Amino acid sequence: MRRTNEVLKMPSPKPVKAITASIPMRDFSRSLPMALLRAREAVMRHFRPSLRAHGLTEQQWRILRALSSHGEIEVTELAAVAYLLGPSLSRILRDLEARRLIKRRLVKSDLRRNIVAITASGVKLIEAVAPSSEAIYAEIARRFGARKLADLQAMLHLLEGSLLTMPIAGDPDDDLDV
Amino acid sequence: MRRTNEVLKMPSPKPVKAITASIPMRDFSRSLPMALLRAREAVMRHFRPSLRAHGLTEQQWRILRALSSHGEIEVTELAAVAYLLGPSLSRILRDLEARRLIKRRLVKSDLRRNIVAITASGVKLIEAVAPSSEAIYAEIARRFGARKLADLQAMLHLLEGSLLTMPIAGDPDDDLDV
DNA sequence: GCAATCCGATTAACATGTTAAATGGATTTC
DNA sequence: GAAATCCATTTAACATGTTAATCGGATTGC
Repeated sequence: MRRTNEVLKMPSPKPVKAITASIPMRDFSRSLPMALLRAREAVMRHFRPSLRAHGLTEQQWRILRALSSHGEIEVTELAAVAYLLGPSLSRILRDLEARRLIKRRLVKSDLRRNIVAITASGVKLIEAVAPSSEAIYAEIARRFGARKLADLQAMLHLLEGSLLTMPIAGDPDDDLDV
Repeated sequence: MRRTNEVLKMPSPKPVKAITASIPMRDFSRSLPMALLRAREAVMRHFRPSLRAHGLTEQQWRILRALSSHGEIEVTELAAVAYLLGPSLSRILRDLEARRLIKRRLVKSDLRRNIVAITASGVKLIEAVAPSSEAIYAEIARRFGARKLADLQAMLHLLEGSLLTMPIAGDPDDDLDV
């Protein structure tokens, strides 16, 4: 029933190949990425309808939120804060600018750089969405438990930190035999 | 510093509007969806290179894994197991079938239904990817701690369960005043 | 100073997420 | 038993994820 732990307790990674040949892989429906995906979706499906009602996607919302709390910010930094890849951000910024929710300007000292800011309309939109968004968040916290929620977030950050220094197998900047 | 908890401790959702007008929204970089997204990405970036080296995306891998552990399975059930939406699944199955990694057949008693199964080539591909995948998973468990990993997964499942019965604001099947 | 290189941002190309609509086959209903 | 409805799957349309390539503008090296 808890075959997962048997594998996880393995201290040495050497015999993995032999093991996977005899024992089926741990049921992927219990894999960590799947658990994270399912949990995130369980949360997000409560937020999406409200955002959608205001004509926003989740990513567009993230960008507006980031801009409203950071003021003017460069595109690269915005990508880090809103946790979006460059290409996605480029497309979304083009769209948000056309909708006059953000504005951009060049950096005179380095013409490659862009500085983005939210407009008054953008702020108004945020203020329109925020109440229902906060209410949903509060209800989620109430159901799951505020303490457990804090614990969960702490563990998630810890996990992120643990993997930050883990080398990525097969990457060119690693010197291994893959 | 921990303004988040101040908001979360709110028992009644009524004064939210007034609050959000005076206090800025909790920093979204600490929001639960963001924490889940970041944690998941921290994990997945270790798996993607290996999958990619074998010509698979994460979703294609999920489907093959599901098929290898479930044998023959209907498309709808496969969508639930692999946690994919119908349209995504349709496209991916078309692709995997063209690559002869899966095969499909109609259900004679109900021609709307499809039954999908993995092919020998599909199984071979899984066996080729599994070792490095398991090794990565083991290393992640080692770094984060097997116990904490189990605890985290338990909390994630609990969160999912907590939100399962929470009504979705603004949905037609709810009888509320939105 | 200019060729090579680096770097920020965008574009390209393809895969998936997301919602709505369509298609075609079963079920129900009267 | 034909019309209406339901249902499984696919298609459509648009937004984002992901990697590679491009494009201009800065830096470096010589």
